[in-house]
Amino acid sequence: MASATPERRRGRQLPTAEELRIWRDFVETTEVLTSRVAARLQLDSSLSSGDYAVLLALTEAPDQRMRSSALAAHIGWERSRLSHHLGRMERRGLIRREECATVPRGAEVHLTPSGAEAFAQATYPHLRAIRELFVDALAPDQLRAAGDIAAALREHLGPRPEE
Amino acid sequence: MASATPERRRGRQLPTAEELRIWRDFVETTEVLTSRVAARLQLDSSLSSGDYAVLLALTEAPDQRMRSSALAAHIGWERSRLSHHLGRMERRGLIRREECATVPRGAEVHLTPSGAEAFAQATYPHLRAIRELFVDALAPDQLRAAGDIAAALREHLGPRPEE
DNA sequence: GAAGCTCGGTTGACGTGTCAATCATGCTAA
DNA sequence: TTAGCATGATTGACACGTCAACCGAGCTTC
Repeated sequence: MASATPERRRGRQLPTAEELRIWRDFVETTEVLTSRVAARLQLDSSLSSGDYAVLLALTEAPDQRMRSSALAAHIGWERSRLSHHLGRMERRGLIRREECATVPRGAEVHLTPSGAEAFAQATYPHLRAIRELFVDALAPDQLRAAGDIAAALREHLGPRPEE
Repeated sequence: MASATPERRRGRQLPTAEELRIWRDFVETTEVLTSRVAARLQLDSSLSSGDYAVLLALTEAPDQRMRSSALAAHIGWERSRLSHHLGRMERRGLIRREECATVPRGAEVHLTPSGAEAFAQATYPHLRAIRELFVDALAPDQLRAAGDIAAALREHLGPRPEE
């Protein structure tokens, strides 16, 4: 491994101009992409990406309810972020928080009928948007490459930064 | 064309499970990536990604100043977003807003010495973070693929959604 | 010259995210 | 028993973004 990628990768501290260009392109573009998908979701269903993530998790949960901390872990959010978001969703009647019977200080998040309904309405157009804006943009090998890149990045980034 | 990509792509409305998995992976991972880079920047220099974008543009601008609208266009922000952000940056002494001599109602954004200093301090560690967290994670062909994917997505997304 | 237009920019309201502090509760140990 | 301590979650302060409304020049245009 000392010579596989010669001077390109050895002793260099900073990205080359080309690498930097790719970085900026990549980041900006994915930002546009996600915001475009979010805008479609909002338009089609009045849900944000956050709402959708929460509703998806609850919909798939047994009994359509979940401990708050489990939910946070499941969708990869900080607890405080989830708490704020649940507050907003509760105000809109999408979910309900109840004391957990089993765990002393645990809160249980329930999907309300209107939340389930909203999610059901949102699903199809959302998936279509993902197909139209993401999948359809890429050739099959590019799509595969996107998966590989995500995997490589995640591998490289490792778990949360020392926590 | 009826058979090049047979049932995979014809008459299908929704992404397959595999496509959906790639989408989620891709989005989540890029989110983690950018937030990790932003965290490093914050730690190294007390600047946010937004701050950095503004300071970069001003640093490279002739005379280190720029019309507000030109700046917004240059970094691809909405005017209102920029206005809010400039307010925060001005409070911290990173930039200064002055009336524009030439254009009637135009505001001109100036880089302050302390803003220039902050940017200079931030640049090197920031570039290093990009290299460590992004470039180093990918094999050369993956990096190239990332560039291609960004280009394909941008091409497909087109300019802003009918505006 | 007054009504209305556009242009450049700001403002307010509100949703969203992070961080640090707080809080209630149950456990453990002096 | 009570002084800590861990756990599960909420809260407040503040940065950040978007959207829609607004505002103050300068232009028309009648």
